[in-house]
Amino acid sequence: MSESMQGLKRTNKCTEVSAKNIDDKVTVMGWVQKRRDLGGVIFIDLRDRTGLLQIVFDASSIGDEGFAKAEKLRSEFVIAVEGIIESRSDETINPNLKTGEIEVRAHSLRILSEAETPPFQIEENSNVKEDLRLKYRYLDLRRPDLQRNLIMRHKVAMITREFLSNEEFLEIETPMLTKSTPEGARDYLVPSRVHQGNFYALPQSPQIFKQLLMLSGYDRYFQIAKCFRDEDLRADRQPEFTQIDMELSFVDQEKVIDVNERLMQKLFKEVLDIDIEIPMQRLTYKEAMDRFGSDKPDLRFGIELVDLSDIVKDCGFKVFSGTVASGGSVRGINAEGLGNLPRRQIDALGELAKTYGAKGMAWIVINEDGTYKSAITKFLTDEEVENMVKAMNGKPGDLLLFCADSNDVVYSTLGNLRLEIGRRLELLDDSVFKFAWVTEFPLLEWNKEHKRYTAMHHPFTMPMEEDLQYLESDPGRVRAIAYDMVLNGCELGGGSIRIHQRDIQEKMFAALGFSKEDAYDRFGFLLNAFKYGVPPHGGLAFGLDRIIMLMTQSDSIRDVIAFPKVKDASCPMTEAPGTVDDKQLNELGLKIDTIEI
RNA sequence: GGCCCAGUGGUUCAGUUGGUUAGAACGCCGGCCUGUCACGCCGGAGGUCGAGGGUUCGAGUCCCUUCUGGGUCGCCA
Repeated sequence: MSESMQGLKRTNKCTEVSAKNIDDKVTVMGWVQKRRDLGGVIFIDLRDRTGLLQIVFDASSIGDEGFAKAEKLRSEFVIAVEGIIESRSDETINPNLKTGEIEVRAHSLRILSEAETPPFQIEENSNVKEDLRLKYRYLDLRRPDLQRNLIMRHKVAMITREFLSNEEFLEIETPMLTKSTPEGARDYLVPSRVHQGNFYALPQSPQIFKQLLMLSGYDRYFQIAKCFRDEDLRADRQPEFTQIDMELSFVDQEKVIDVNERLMQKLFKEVLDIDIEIPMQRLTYKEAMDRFGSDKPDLRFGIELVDLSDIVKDCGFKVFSGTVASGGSVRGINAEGLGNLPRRQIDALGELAKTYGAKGMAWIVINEDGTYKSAITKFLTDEEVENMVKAMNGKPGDLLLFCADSNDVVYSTLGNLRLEIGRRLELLDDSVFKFAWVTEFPLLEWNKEHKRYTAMHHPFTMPMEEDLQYLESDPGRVRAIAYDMVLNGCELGGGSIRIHQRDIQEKMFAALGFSKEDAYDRFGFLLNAFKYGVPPHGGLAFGLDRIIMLMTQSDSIRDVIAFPKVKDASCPMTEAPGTVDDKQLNELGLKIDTIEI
């Protein structure tokens, strides 16, 4: 039995009434959160997106027929109630409820929609398994924590628009159906019906279009843009995600950093009432790697890496000296106070190290009496051990961990061990926000698979002027005018100053191993456009989902996206992706041929 | 693609060394109850222990395969 709401007008949302409204006649509508049927009187907690409001049903005010209807109410029924706001007597005030001092005495009730018992209870801090939550996402989204997350997301988007608009940015949309650019992540492809055998690609980012907008003279552009990457998912990675994307003309790195520091400061102040100090801390890429083993360092705690290569380069322990001799390094971190960690736990850290490519993990426990427990000290002189301990500021009760390998393995191993130690020591407080910029990224990185250099950021990133001389002779040495904003070990966003000179762009393509024909084939429209007057320009893009994830202290990006995908990029609710019928395939000129991979 | 973790009424979990009829809480259904707000009291329904195979006199428990979900490495300009 569902009734119409004809003749009724919602006068108030559930928590938009207070003691000021006592004796007001109101009409409220929402979902039944909870029913407490005491026999002669029935209490209902009515829920809408603002919160809860208690409704009282009593035959003396609603009549026998209305009361009988109220007895039928169950969880998640959608109802409309006309009634009078009354104050509660002192002993019946509920201090846990925003509206706990008042209630609505119902004079009429309409059941607008009945509901089956939901597969899980709609409540805050639910620990229902995520696959079930995602199958019934529309019910999951009724939970107050998810509603808060999405409301915060809305606020962030609105403040961003307001701020950037005040800074004279223009919001301009760029195409979703665009051209595949094989550099970088895999594209999502969309077949063309009109041009059989041809495909659009969904954008990985609006990169090229925003650069063209600069060339067209729009000066400052932004967009809250959907982006798509057909790569495997993670807790902070979805195949479709949202960027706050921007580009500015006639600016240098300092200007881009300044605008974005102020944007972030405003967002955290207005949304969370947290003061962010600016200018933010800055680290060069090299410093970040040397100190934290990561280009997105978590600065909420210390435990920095220490380079021990000089101390051990001539030692008798071949694993150490040999690594240094072959161009690698030996570094360590001090897990302060973890000297009492059981051997099994230390071995587990060693296993963790192996997942990052390390061949092993050496360690020294400094006992409370100052002696050492270790499997490697017997290969080292007392002086070498003392020097290592001293360099790492080792104290009784500490656990020193070492990794010897090529620099990239050492960085990623110790960087991740450092995070694990931070977790174990409970140093990762999600209510603390430590921002930093990481600058001077390498322009290029060696791709083992393709046996050539690839752009670390993208092929339009400007090299640092003092490194331009190495672009041909020693490309790996060239640093880029590129910058990432990092928050608590998470890359919030990144950008760069772009190349606007043709000669430098051509050298860049040469360093990437593209012939002129290759370059024109892939980016011809951009290169052609650049013949017609390009302003110096640069920009940045934030991952909006990640910003919200950190602001809401969520563990997963899925908790800040209304309808996210699961690990295999499918949607448990819609069951996308799905097959299509032959007629659709025929129109597109496509035939399915399943290939064993 | 590799590795790790989880899967037991609707939900969250317990289930000992392999041993009788698989338990609890919440939820659900029915009854009673006029001030509850974790309402209370009484009664009840609800399980192919993710699926398949194996070992065994006997499997929720051990083994193999597989499915689902999560984390992670590779990957993500």
